[in-house]
Amino acid sequence: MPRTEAANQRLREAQREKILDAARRVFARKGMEATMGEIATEATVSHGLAYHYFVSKEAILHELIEQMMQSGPARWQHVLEMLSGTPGERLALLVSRLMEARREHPEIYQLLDQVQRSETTPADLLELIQQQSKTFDDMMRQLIVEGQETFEVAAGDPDQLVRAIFACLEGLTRWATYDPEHYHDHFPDAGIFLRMLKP
Amino acid sequence: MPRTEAANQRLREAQREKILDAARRVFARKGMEATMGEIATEATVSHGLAYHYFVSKEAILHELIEQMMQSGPARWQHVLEMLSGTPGERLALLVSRLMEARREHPEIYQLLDQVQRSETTPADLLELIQQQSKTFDDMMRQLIVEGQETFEVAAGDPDQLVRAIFACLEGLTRWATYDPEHYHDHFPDAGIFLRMLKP
Amino acid sequence: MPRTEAANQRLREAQREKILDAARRVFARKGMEATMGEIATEATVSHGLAYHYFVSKEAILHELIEQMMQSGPARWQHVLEMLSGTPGERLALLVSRLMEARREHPEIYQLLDQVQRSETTPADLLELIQQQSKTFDDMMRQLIVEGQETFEVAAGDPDQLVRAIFACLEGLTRWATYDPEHYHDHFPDAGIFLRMLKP
Amino acid sequence: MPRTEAANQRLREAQREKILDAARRVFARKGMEATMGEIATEATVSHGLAYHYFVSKEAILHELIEQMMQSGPARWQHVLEMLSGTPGERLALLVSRLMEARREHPEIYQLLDQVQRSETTPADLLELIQQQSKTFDDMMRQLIVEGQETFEVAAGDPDQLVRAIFACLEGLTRWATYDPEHYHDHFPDAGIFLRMLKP
DNA sequence: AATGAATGAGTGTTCATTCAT
DNA sequence: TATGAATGAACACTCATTCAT
Repeated sequence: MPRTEAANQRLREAQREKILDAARRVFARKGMEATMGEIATEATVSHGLAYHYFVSKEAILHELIEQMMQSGPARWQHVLEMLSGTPGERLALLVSRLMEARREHPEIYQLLDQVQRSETTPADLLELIQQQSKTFDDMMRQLIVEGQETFEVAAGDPDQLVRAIFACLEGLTRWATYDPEHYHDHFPDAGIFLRMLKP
Repeated sequence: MPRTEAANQRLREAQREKILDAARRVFARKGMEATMGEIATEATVSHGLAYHYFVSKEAILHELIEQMMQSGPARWQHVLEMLSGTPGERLALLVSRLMEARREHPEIYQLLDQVQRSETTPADLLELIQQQSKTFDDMMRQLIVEGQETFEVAAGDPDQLVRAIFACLEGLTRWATYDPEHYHDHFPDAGIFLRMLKP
Repeated sequence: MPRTEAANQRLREAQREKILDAARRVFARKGMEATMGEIATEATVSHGLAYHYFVSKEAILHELIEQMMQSGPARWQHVLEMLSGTPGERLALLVSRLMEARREHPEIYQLLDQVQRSETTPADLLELIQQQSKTFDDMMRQLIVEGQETFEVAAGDPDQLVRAIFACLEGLTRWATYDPEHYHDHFPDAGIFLRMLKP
Repeated sequence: MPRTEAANQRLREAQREKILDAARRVFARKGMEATMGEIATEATVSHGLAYHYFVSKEAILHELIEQMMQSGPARWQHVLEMLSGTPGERLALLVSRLMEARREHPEIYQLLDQVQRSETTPADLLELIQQQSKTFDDMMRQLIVEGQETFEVAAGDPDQLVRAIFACLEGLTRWATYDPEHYHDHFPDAGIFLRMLKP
């Protein structure tokens, strides 16, 4: 019965995805306080089935983070490489894109936030995330340094500027968590944040 | 004869404070996931004693929040009223002070963050916090509007500016949570944030 | 595929009943002092399972009381209506039946006793029981009054007679509690109690 | 300081008695559910002091029971011996006195009830109580047998009659527990109970 | 693949009891 | 003698996880 086998395969993947989607939402909302019961309910499956697909709650989280890490940075690296123009222009574009991503997919960043915050997050996950953060930090610092050389970016410690930009971005994510209704539609303009970099 | 009343009084207050201090740290770190056991251990008392001083875990949190609310806004209102100078100057000073507070007392803001985030936070606490948030929002919006009239502040939707400023501030708090070592000493200058408001 | 729905249904009902039976015995013996652990042990299930079937200890008690209330008064009302004969005859029969019930199912009355006695009994349960008590009281008073009119029952305050009869019945229940071995087999004849009503 | 010593002695006894009185009331009401805190509060002393006078909660209960056992049966034996008249007359008087005692001092009987009911009552106390019960049983049975010989008492198994009488008495006590307001003033006449014994 | 019955470790809370003063 | 601070065992309840079907 090869056909059945194929159908089975498809089913498996669909269910897996359904559970992961539910978990993404629930973890984003509640962090590690999320229960398997809630995840299963949100995915409209039995909690037993969730254990059929994942060995533990932590395994689900692990999977989610890894997915993000894969879809995330590779793509961003790509974005960055494609950008043309002066350093200042590229920096402005990068910041805009980062903000856009936070506006359109707040759950991703909320989830990362929850994971970084939780004391029970396994060390390997944390490391994974921090390594990626570092990549972004470096990308942006590089652009800032270049921008300072072209006098498109304000002088000063580039680290401080990086930190300021990311603080703003993460502040947005926090806002998404406790005012989800207005988040998307009252999002601040990138221009405001970019003024921080203006000379 | 029992311990003298005065000695008892002192002891009580010391223990109470010890427990509250421990709770402040633990809640700031773990939010509602914090257990009474952890709080008691951090305070080096038995968990039974914690219940001698507070009727419940929630009561401890309540007390902490109320302390913060008292030390916070009243004082801030005061600061604001004392500020002299043009609206732009006063705004700059306010932002500096807000950042300073976040640098010097990150636990306070981390705790507030945790509380706002948790789904198990009792509604009355949430309301208390939100009401105070609103006060700050209003204070700042007012200054921004005035600043725009004197052309000291960039034109544009004041709400967006307020939101941007607070996003930055809260981003700082998030940073405190997962990089506490560098937080205090690599804090960004207020000047950077203030550029967001520059015309 | 999971266990068939029908099998599951049967299992659920069996377990539920097992837990309720255990609870009935344990509550009858110890009242609200009964622990979930004891109930679970007596039912030979884990305490976790007891919570799978009932949301709380109180819920178990609630269910038990409601079962009793259903099996009880409706049936008694029925008995009463079916009785034929003079008021005195019907009264005699009623008392006999009430005594019989106490002899054959002492746990029921012990449980009710415990529940009424405990200060931690929830108010709604208490009310349920008291309302039913009142029904019985009224039934019996009515018969007594009628019996007095036919001179089959001793003159005097009907309330006192009712109270005397119920005191006897409840005294029997108390006896069941601390001398369970001899309770059933050395039960007093209804005739003795009925002499209290004789003119 | 002999005077001080004497004063101390008096104080000690007063305190002891105060605690015992409080405990009597609280135990009567709540049985073993009563807490040391409640007892101490009712006695208006610290719970620490209660432990100064009694080694444990159980010790208080022990003391209470022993007091009752001393004051009780000896006195009753006396009453019985003083009674004159025919066996029937003496029996009637005894029952009246027993009822009177229950009317005037319900707490005593409630306490005994609670103690007999609790599974945590130490065996020696239970034995003490049961032994005394037996004494009463025997007293009454003896009178009943004599009364049957003089045809003042209904024929039939004397044991059943004894049990019936005591059931009534204990039913009264139960009533005291959950309807304390009306207990004293709506107490049934001894005559009603005595009819059970009438030939 | 799927369900949900079953278990047990962990958490908030109460309360008997001890102990320093 | 008297107080009340302090401890820890016990209990109600939750939830991650396992397992029979």
